[in-house]
Amino acid sequence: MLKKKIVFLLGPTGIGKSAVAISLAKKINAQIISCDSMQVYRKMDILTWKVTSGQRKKVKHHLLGMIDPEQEYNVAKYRKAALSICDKLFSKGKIPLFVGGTGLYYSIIVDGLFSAVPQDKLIRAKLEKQLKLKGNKYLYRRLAKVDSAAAAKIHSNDARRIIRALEVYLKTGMRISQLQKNRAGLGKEYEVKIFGLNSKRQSLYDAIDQRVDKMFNLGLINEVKRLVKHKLSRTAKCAIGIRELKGYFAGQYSLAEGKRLMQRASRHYAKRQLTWFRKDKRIQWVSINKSQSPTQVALKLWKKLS
RNA sequence: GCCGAGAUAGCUCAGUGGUAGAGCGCGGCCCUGAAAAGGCCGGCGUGGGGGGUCCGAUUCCCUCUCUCGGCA
Repeated sequence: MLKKKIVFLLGPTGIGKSAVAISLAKKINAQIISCDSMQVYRKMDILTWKVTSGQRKKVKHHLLGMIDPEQEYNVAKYRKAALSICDKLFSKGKIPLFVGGTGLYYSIIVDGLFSAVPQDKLIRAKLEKQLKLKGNKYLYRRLAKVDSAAAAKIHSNDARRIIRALEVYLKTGMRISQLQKNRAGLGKEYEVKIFGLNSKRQSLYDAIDQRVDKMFNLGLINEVKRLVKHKLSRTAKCAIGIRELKGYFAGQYSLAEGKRLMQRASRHYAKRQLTWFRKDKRIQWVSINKSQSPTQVALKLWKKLS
């Protein structure tokens, strides 16, 4: 029996995944599933540098712009949606091609998510309050008492992870460090191919800076102005550019400074993405440079697939 | 040409008679329901060149070079 094939195309922001993906998808009869925590949002097209409608006509894209920016989104929602699309594609004989740079979303698809313990608003609110009142060391000590293994893994300043670990314990009585061992990934019935795109650090950074410039030329300011009129969810407002432009709108600094901050944040983000992907030895890296067209890169990947 | 100020980490600068720090940048790392988020770690740098004083100078003195401001 032929294994079902799933392909991933990963890499830092600005490396040029999208165009390569479209070209590759056409060659292998695939549809694209976005693997990006911010492109799921509507009204953030320039800001998150989504593929254009023209590009979407060439190859069908999934999980792009289907959530209102007032809504929260998270890994669990993503996983559910993505896997269901995968099934649909398989039934139509199409290959799912995951494309994106959100490392956590990628790993949650490939390696699975531990048994469902959704967030609990009440418990969270209590913990957040304690955090404010007594500080992160206090919460950390609390965690260490109930789940020393988790505490050993989490830094005492990493309030977010401390709260999550405590939340899981308070809600279920079980330790997150135990639960995390139990995850089911894609398993053996699939043939999984994972590609990563990368280039010289400096050319990546140059590309990122230029892309931010282009965003401004395309009307980023107006898009974000319209966007911030909504009450953005705490996840949506994390998109790079919102915080930076809000400071400009508020008159705290110049437009040039806002742009500079955005470029810097994007570079830092790319660096963190690379750290995440680098440790994953399943990724087959393909290094690219400006002289190669997306089609040429896609051809390279295609050869590695067969 | 004269007067004044300065020359210290990639950048902006602080400080000290006992061989140097900060912020930012940059690099490395962590990551399971906020992940474009959040967290952690990393600074030997001919202290502009040369000379002098001193047990010892980046720190004081002299001189040269350069930069900036003012006057001509």
